[in-house]
Amino acid sequence: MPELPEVESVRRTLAPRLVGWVVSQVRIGLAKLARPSPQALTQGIRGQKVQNIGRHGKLLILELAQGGFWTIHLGMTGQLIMANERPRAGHVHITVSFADHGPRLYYRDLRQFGGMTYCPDQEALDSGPLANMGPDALGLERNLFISRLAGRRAPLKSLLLDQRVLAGVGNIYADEALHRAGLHPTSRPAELSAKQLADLHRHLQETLTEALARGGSSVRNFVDAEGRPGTFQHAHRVYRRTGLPCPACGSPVQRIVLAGRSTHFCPHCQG
DNA sequence: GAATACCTGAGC
DNA sequence: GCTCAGGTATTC
Repeated sequence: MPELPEVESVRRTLAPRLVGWVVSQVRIGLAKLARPSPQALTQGIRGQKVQNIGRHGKLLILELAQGGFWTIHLGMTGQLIMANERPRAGHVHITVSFADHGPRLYYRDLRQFGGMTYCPDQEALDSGPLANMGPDALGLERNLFISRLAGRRAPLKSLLLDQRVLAGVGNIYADEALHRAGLHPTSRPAELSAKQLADLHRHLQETLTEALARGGSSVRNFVDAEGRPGTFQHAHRVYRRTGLPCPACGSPVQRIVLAGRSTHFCPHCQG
């Protein structure tokens, strides 16, 4: 489900509780969600203190006191819930308990596209979960953003979705940022001006920041680690608004398929 | 690039 | 029944 603002919302609700806690038990109900293997994950994190919780793109990175890393990717439908009791809803695949603390960390994932990885050191992190990942989209410096897109001939939206170009943007925020910037999703950076790319940079930052301030978008079932949904879905201008009026000009929002993903845009504002 | 695969469900 | 769904990896 989650793109950068949603993952960051989870990180912010998780960190105040988990940092300093020591993993005491790991229960894995679905082996494929634990990498490199259920045994390696369990042995890697059990007995370890969570030193810090970071994020790169859509990836949560829990730094362990002994130098290893425990990464969590929520895929399309992953949820991390801190609670005293197992959530009633189904699809809880991993449960992590902590020494001297009642609340447990429950990993739910209906579609099973996410999962956890244990990396024993920085090298394993860089060559594993972070391999090929571009710079984090949030706060990405303008000139770096422009240089990563400038001259490219692929459709602009495809590049925004490509985590190798920049990390964290998914289908919602690609569509929303392009609308705000007045750029057509199939436009090609090679044919855009530096000013247009600079505008896109500004609008992308504003979109991500506003979404984060509202706790992310809950299109279907996103909740943070406290179980709270976000509210930014109410501020969406084009995403999943096919046929509804563009908030800027009133033209009906159009839907096409690009890079295999639903793509929503205003044919007038983004013409 | 597109197509396909991985999964389960919601909505029509 | 069918299409679609916030992600990503793999294969032409």
